[in-house]
Amino acid sequence: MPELPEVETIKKTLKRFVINKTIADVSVLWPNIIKRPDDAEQFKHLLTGQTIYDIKRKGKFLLFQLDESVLISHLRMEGKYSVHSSEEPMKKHTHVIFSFTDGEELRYNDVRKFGTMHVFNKGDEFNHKPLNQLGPDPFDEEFTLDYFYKKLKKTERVIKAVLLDQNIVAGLGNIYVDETLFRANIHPLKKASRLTKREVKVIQEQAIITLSDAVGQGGTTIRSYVNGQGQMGMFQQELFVYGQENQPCKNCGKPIVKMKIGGRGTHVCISCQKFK
DNA sequence: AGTGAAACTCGGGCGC
DNA sequence: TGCGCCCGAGTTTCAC
Repeated sequence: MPELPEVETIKKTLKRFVINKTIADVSVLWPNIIKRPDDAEQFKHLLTGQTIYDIKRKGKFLLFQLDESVLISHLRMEGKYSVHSSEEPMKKHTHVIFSFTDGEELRYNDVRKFGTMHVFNKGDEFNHKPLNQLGPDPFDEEFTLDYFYKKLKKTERVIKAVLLDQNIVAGLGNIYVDETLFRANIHPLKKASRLTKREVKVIQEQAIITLSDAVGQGGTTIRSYVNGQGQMGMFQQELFVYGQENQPCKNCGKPIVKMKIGGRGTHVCISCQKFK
């Protein structure tokens, strides 16, 4: 389940392999992945001949910077990229193949087929979905305490739901929201508008620290998730609550409880994380 | 307009 | 072994 740290790790890994490669051909084996342009054939024609000169990240999105276009890719739960020689046999669940002029291939593999790809003319990508409504990255300068506090003040939602909202802050998913709230000693069901400025500051700081730590560890490996080189992240060793149901809290020893909040599995130490 | 719930994209994994 | 149901990220749609 790639969230910001995993996507950042994939970006770094991929950059080593695909920068300055020119797309000679594109095969779309599962057209529903392609959301823009409408038609997979157009997608192929649009990208063929262009060179990838950079890869950026915004929230959980990868942005492949091409000569004339930007390819925006979201991995959702299980999307993966890998680079192969064209000789190598295709793995199961490979849905999109970018063949380069040098005989290498960038392959997109996705068991659940939930991932998405959009192509825009360069510069136009922030005027349309899926990027136009996206909030700042936690690492962005715009993610100030004032901005965050104002956003939290004017919503009636619980803090867990707000942190998952990519329009407020982009990049946190289920794992890092649970970890951030544990580290901040805040209960996920607490109403966002009832948090003090001091509590909001702690959440903001812990979100940034948690994500930076995870980036440093190459992300979290849950089930079969691996980065673009087939390597696993190591951050799962530092998880306090996510996936720790019934395990003793590393702070107080009481068992971690799993509950459902906003339809999402939520891990919490009900002793350490307070409503009040 | 804001919110929460449900639908939607799917196949693996589970229970029976 | 096999069938059917549940799960899940995040966006979209719908109802209130």
